[in-house]
Amino acid sequence: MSTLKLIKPTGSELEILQILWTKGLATVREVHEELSKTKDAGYTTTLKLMQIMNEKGLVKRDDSMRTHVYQSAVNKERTQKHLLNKMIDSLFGGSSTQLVIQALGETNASPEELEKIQSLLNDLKKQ
Amino acid sequence: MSTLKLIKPTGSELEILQILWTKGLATVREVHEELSKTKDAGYTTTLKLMQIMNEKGLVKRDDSMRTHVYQSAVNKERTQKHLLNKMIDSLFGGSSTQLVIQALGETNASPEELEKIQSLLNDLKKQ
DNA sequence: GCTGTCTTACGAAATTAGTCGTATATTCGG
DNA sequence: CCGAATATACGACTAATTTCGTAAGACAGC
Repeated sequence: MSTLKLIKPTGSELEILQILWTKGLATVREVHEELSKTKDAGYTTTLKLMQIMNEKGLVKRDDSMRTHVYQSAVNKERTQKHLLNKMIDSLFGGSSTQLVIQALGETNASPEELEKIQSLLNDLKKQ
Repeated sequence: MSTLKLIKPTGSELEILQILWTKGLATVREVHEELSKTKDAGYTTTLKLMQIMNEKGLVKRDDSMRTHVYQSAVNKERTQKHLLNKMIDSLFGGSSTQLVIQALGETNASPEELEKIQSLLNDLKKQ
């Protein structure tokens, strides 16, 4: 079992990871284009961030070509879970239930999604 | 109506806020004692943080005594909600449902808590 | 009234995150 | 072959956060 390192992406790194999770593979240029839709930073800034993420092991890259191709090196669900747990600890006093309750108050879930949640809830009740 | 400023406590500030939310009123010494259980920093570090939080308006203090008494100046639920929404955006692509599903996977809720969740869920279904 | 302890205040170092300028290399169209 | 466009590398600068050393005032016990 992989002794998974402490995943602690910063805010900017998370934005890039999200793009990579969606695209699978992407160049710096592509990531930068995508980022530009919501924020305003130079190309070399994005480049630098991705280089640092590479050093940290947050992304992998294929640099056999002149234009390097990046992909995420961290699992999306695991990263979500990890950060979620941190938030549960730091903001909800360790109670995941409290978080669920708050989040349900925010939700705009479709009937299908509500059913999925119901199904999970049923599983938990059985235990 | 208070044009509520952007609440953006840092990690350390959040730790302190949590203590204040629990205790209601507390001196720097008390907060520091509590913090010491989980982290390792000097007394003046805690003091400084709380002074800065006071300047930012995150906490209020009564300095009519030699030993100042602090309390949170921000609402717990509102702060939780705010940060939760940020996490939904930055980590779950805006889908609160995804977050709920992940969080339910983490939960160790009691039967009573499960019922509370069920009740919320029922409300959502009716809409 | 001294002394040791506790307090706040404050400045500044250390750390981390994010930003970008510039140098240099590669590629491609003409 | 030349120049424009595009790529990476890298150092440096800013800003925010966290850390702590030190000073100075208050207070309690002797």
